[in-house]
Amino acid sequence: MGLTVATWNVNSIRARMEQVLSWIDSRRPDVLLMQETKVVDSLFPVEPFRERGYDTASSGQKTLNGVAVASRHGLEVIRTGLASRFLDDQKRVLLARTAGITVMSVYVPNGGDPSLARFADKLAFLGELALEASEEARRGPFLMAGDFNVAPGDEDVDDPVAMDGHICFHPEERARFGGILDAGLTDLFRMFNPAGRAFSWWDYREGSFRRNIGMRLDHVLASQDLAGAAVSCGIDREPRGWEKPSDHAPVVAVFDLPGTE
DNA sequence: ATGGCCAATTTTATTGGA
Repeated sequence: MGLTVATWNVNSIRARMEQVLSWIDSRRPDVLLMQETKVVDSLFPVEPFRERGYDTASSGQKTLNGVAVASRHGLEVIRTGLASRFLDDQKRVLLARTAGITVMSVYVPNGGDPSLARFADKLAFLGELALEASEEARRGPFLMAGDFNVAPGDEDVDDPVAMDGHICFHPEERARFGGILDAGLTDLFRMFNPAGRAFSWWDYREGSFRRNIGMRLDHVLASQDLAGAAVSCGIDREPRGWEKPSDHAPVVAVFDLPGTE
């Protein structure tokens, strides 16, 4: 028995279909949360998932953003977007019920340079996620996962001194990310890997993956009841080394809960 | 010090990503 839940910023589901299907076929996750699908719902590639036994739900848009969930255990969409409707024209949140738990696929705004107005939106968005976390965690087993565009700790970047104040490692956004944890969620990767440098994203440029210079931006956060049932959480670096990869790697968590494998 | 790659589109440049 075990329920495997993964999150992966695929950087365009249509450009990444071959890699995503290959990964699904070898890992057989029960639930996969995706970000940056970059496609409207009507063009989401439902059929290849269905052939493999997955139901899918998409909240997408053209060119940018877009989140989705695939599950082998039934799927009911609860809501798209934040409860507050903040940044509602950007498709960044999908809340769904599957496999006996509530899951939220999230894609936090990058924010651009911390001097830009978009950065303030990023901070506000992270604040909204903390509210969502406390609300949902009260209701039952809840998992918030996706691309938070925040490297929370010093070991989540290559050089914390050089990166200080840069986008994704600015003190204010790290504090806001801490607010989500304070709301009652646990960073499952760090629960199982409390120390050591680890990344989930590597820039396409500069040979970053080969040199292992990146950031840990993709997170699986679980409510306390769910964290108590977790048996592992890791980053699967392999698909980042494939041909035409996403710049992000999947993060995979396994729970001692009824699943299929 | 800068940019270096990639995807999508309003494509032969631009925007956003992080």
